[in-house]
Amino acid sequence: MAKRKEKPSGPGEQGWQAQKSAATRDQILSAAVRCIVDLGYSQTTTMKIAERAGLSRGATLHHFPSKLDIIRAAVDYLHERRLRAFRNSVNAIPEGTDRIKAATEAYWAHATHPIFVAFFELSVAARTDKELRKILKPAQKAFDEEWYRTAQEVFPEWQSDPEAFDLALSLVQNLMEGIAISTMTHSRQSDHDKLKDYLEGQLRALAPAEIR
Amino acid sequence: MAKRKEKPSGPGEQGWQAQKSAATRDQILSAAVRCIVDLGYSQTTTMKIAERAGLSRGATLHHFPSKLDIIRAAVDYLHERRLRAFRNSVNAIPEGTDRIKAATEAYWAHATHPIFVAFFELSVAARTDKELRKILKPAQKAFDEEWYRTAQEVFPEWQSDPEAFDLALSLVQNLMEGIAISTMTHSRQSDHDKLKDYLEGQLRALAPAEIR
DNA sequence: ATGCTAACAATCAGCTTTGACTGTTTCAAT
DNA sequence: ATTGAAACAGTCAAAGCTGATTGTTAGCAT
Repeated sequence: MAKRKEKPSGPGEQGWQAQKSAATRDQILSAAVRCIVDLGYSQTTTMKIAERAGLSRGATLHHFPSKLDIIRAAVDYLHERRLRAFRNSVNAIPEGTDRIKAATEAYWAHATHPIFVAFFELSVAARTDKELRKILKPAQKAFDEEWYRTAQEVFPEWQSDPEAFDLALSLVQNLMEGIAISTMTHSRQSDHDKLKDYLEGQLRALAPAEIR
Repeated sequence: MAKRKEKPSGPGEQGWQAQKSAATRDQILSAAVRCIVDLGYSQTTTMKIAERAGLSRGATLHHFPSKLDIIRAAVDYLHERRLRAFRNSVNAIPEGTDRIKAATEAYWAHATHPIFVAFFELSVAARTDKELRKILKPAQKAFDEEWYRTAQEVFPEWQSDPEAFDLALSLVQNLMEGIAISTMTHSRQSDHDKLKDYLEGQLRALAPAEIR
């Protein structure tokens, strides 16, 4: 993957020095996320990131002068992908389908995705880390708003009963994330399918009749 | 619980060297828990524990030869108190009261208690720390079993419908903990009371008629 | 071609944490 | 009263991490 001699200086493109730089940045951020997911935030060091990115530590420090700069960029990186993945899974819902089922499955897919694990790990670390919290907060807020907006788009009829809608949203969010977290940390992998089915039923009860 | 010298020289009492030792151990463990709660697991160092316990670091290392030994003991310490607090809050339910309301409130109190925060912090750290996981697992399992057993005692009639009972328990556990965690990490302190009220209603629907 | 700058490599100094080691005091058994 | 052991205090070397600095190579504009 790491080519040395390349001379594409093609017409419409950008100098490949810049291209390479961007690619390296991505490698670094991807490595950082992998570190966070499988080592935890506190064990994520610039050395381990560099190692996983296949670079020297000096190189990563060149692109991101400090560790927090890597984290800052990694949060953006994660945020972007999380939003995109969420959007995609929602857009993938066909017209005539059971939207409630599709939506709950979409959120479950989201909550069990490595991206969520990374965000979760960061959130927990941020509880006792002021700097990190400052970095993380905007992304969290933006995602919450986006997910609320998306849900409104998917269920326009539901806006007739905003109380029930809000309740349904926080129910989904808190229960799903609760299950996902307990699966991650506790290995308490009991009857989650039953719970999810139950949740789906409850949402149907909260939704207006038109939705089913 | 963990006595060093079993030499009851005096009739009813124990040499106060041993007593002092036990007191110091408790100071250390209490300090460790405070560290975990407000610094996070990774920032909890033997130095900071010693400082908060009002001891020299050498002293704490005398009682617990390594950091993991402190953690090991702290987990027992926490587990004991968590069980006791839970038992107490359940035993405090008077005869004629609304048991469902009381039980949900008991679990909510538990999930917002610093002891739960400490356990949570440890659980998250254990996700990426094999040693810690090995230490934590038994306590987690024991608490789960105890909480299940306690719920059975509080709702004996509910055993007629074990499916609904199990569903109700995991619903309470996952939703409550999900809310508690999101409150801790996300500062997303939205309409949790509404959610809790809703949960209570759903539990009533799951419970057999005799319970209400 | 020739400087200039970006992309990397590599080393260094400073800090923190950990566990080991070495004292000093105080209790308790004889 | 003496002696052994336990409860502490204090210091130290080793290891890991971070950020800074210096050195080297390779694109790119003039």
